Amino acid sequence: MDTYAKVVTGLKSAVEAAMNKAIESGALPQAELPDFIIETPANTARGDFATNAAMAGAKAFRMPPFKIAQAITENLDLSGTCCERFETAGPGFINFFLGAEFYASVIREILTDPEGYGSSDFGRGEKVNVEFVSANPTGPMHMGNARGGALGDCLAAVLGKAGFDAYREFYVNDAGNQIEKFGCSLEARYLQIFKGDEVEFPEDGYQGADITDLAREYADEHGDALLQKTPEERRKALVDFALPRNIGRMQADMATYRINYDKWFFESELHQSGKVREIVDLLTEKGLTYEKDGAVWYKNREVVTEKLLKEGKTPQYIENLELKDDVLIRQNGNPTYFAADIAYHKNKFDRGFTTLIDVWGADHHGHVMRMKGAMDAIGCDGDRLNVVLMQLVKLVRGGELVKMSKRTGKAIQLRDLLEEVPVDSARFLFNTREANTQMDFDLDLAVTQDNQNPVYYVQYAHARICSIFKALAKDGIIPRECTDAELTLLTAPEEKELIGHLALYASEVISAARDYDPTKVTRYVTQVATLFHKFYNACRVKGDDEGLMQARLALCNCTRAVIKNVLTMFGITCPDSM
RNA sequence: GCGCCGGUAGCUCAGCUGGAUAGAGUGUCUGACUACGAAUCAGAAGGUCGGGAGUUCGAGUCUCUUCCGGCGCGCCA
Repeated sequence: MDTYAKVVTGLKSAVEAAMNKAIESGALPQAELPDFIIETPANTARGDFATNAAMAGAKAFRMPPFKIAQAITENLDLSGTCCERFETAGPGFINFFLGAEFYASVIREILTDPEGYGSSDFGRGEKVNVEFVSANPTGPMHMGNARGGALGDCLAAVLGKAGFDAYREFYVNDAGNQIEKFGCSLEARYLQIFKGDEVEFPEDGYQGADITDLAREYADEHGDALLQKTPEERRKALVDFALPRNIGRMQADMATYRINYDKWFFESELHQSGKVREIVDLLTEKGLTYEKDGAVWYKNREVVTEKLLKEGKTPQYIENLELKDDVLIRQNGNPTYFAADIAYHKNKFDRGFTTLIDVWGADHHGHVMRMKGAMDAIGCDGDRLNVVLMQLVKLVRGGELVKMSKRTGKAIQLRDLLEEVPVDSARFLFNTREANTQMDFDLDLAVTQDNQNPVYYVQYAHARICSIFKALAKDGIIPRECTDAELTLLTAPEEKELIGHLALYASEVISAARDYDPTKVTRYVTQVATLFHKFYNACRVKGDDEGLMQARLALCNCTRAVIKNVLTMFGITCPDSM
């Protein structure tokens, strides 16, 4: 357990012990102990920690909070909590003030294992599958994929740091309807090359220039041989040519973006191995399918209604949703995306993952409830499937909404972004806004390499620390291990605040992992940089007092370690000089 | 029509299972380098937390209602 967590649990049990003692002595009436929390006050001048125990106990003890606080503090023993004193304030808060041993302890903890610092066993090694981006391979990736990539990858990183066994996965929809559409579109473009524009382009085909380019590339390599083939053979040849290229490009783009998947899972495997059919059979066995209009339907309405009733929703609420059943096998005999998706998620559970996380665009939110319901229906627990919904990204340049790329005149793609914006900047900025909020991505900001850009603000703090060590080394000053007495010289408010924040790292990571929200860690490390800069301006490292100088060097070293720890985890570089 | 997500400083956003005087960044204004990196820091100004009602010791946070914006309600994925 890290130093910070020790203090919190220590204080909690100290307060509980005090309440029990107060009950024994009669200062408090017999009652069950209330639920209360140890928190950090909004205004840290009030104390390093605070508890609401007295207010929370007002009902149970039937006493005014202030009296309860008095009864608690009269019986309070702080030994072993790293806190040296307390006071009561306001309506009944009890505030605690840390002693010097805390700060020394945090510094020792970080320096003992800088790279492992912040790790915890919160996840207990549980296998978690994080599926993200999963872009359609029929075309290039877009801005939403850029956001999903940064969020998903960093979420997996945070989970790993918090003690989960996190696994990154990309689901490739290389089968089904959209592949047929892909084939028809390619075919039309191919035929147009040889027969001109009178060849009709399918109304619902993919209009993008990438399709035309792929058809041309095929024609350049293989000529007009496909003109003699049947449409089926022609489309298959074109898809077999184009799909691997698109997938290869996606893989290359993800690699450029510093995302390394553990697995690229191909939907086609589920169809070939009969797993999709098995799902339909399984649901049929459970009486959850029926035939209508030549198609096989899944009783979504029935399953989801039951699920919502269990969650306490009213029949009226459920009625308003106008739940509908879903097709599993189309009239033409082809399974739907939904059928394959059920098979895919079952496959993930079958591979031993106990928790699944899907990062989806918010436009898929209508799919969430029926997927969870389907998981319940096939005997997997739908609550073990968690969907992080991501709102849309709007590109902004010069305060104006950017819809098209200036260069290509088409919608901006992930690749355009990566050509224009440094990867460090993109990964960081996409992690400054929670998934669930609409986001404006400021291209001007992302490109600027100055103080405006938060990623450089953080990197600058790191480089500045490196520079201090270099400058002092020139004067023959080398950092060494500090004694406890030396570390207790770190008493300036800026020093204490910085150390106090460094101490929060593990709990921030746990909080981010619990909420599936890596953006908390981005804000955390930005705050580390801020507090360091404040410290730097207030406290000179180089000085006449050798002990204090060494203690400050140790603090610099800790700060550098934590910044590097976070940035490395997030796949962002951490230069020694800029 | 129904549902999901959002509405907090001029702008972009935090605010942890309800807690103390609602916070950052940016922008505006004013200061700080002959000292470890000024890509930094200090200070000022800026708010009916979209509106209304309720729950209680206490509401930005919970409930209801209403307005505004985004999205979803396919034999698409």
